[in-house]
Amino acid sequence: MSGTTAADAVGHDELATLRVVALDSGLTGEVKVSCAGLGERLDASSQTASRRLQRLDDAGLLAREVTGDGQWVTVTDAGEAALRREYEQYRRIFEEPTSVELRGHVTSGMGEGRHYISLPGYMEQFRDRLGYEPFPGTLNVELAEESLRRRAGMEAVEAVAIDGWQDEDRTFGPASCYPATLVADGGRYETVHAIVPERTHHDESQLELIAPDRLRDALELEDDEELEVHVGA
Amino acid sequence: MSGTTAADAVGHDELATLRVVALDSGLTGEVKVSCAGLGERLDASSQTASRRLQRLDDAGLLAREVTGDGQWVTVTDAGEAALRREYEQYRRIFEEPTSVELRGHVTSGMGEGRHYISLPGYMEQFRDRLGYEPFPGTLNVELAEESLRRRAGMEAVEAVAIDGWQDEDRTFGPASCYPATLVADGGRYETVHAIVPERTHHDESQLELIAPDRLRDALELEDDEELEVHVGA
DNA sequence: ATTACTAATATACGAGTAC
DNA sequence: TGTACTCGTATATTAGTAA
Repeated sequence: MSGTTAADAVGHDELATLRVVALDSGLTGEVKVSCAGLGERLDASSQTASRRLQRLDDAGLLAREVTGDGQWVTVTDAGEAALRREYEQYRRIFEEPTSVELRGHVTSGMGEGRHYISLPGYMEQFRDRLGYEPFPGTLNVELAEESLRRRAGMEAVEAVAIDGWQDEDRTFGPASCYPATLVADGGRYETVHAIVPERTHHDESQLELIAPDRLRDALELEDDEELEVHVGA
Repeated sequence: MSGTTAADAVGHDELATLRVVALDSGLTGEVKVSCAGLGERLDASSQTASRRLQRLDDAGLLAREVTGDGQWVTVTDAGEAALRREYEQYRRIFEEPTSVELRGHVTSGMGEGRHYISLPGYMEQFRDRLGYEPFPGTLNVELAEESLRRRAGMEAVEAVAIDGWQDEDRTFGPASCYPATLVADGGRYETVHAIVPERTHHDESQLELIAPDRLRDALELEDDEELEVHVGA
């Protein structure tokens, strides 16, 4: 699996507690809870509810303000990311598997995307919407000829939208992140996204991949190595 | 909360185990797993993986065939239902507040729901949770065929829960009330709720509507008149 | 009313082992 | 290899209590 973020520090019981909070407060709002009430919904004692909230707090998945007669809690960005990771798993189970199988080979160009990926305006969205913080660089895949046509099928795959933004100097365009699985000789890597800039005229023959780890290392990839990219799977 | 099905008998750790199995086998297929491999994916020992599979099996959420060199497992219908319950919660957290547009026509059957609606155990809850005291009868809508499939999308709509209760003679089950708008030739009626019994096997092709007024009068409805029901709007 | 501590008890875990 | 026992130990839970 990989991915040792703060979310792994809490167990499934804590995550279920966070989910109940999110159901009540939404992802951005705050809600007043009492340990007794929360415990009842969780089928546990108020002490257990209290402890779970503390652990969620310690792990940074939840922010609390304890008052005399209860506490206001909000789900943090890290908490939202943790929940989204779970959500994406369930989606993979229940959603129609509209997947597009593409073939190609590793090509150079680890450099160009790197700069953009690591910009905070993008990185924040990756963390919140993809559920992980990508390695600051892209793996570029040069698509085989027969895959160029199939590439159009990617539009049927549900993508995660990344919004455009701007700083003082310039604007940065929006993009779409298509969930994908990368298959190489060295093994499979499940949590990959193909990132496609929305507006700019990019090279249709290349696919840029991001992932929690440096894919070249994780799969021991060599230059020009043949790959399969299962977009939407 | 209640809902004491077999699924509640297992903890969140077991459900997470079931999820991993579903990710590999799909909802219908079977997959060969080893406790050692499963334990690694779950960040636990093989003994723990073994115990979790046993408990899932005991709870009827998973079917196993243990062979000499591993075991084939499949997610049962009850297991799928348990996972779907989780999934629906995540959808409510992450999905946009959806509305489902259903079409159908007025049908008779004003009678059956009438008795239940007017029972004080329900009527009190309607007053408190829906904000009005419904006319003591339901408008039954026979759904058009294309709307039958869309009906499943209603589960993503946030409903008002009506608790079950009992008197000396019998028990009355819980139900869900989905906020809806009714559109007919005679006009629109905004404050409608589609009431769906929770447990009992009810007719999926019919939708029972309650509202502060008698809908037949308020919208001057005729038998078999075509209607639109916007659930969640 | 709350939250959260302490301490007794129940449960879960994993090493070792049998088959 | 595999599953699934037993059993000593670690962790989680909850009643009681303090603030």
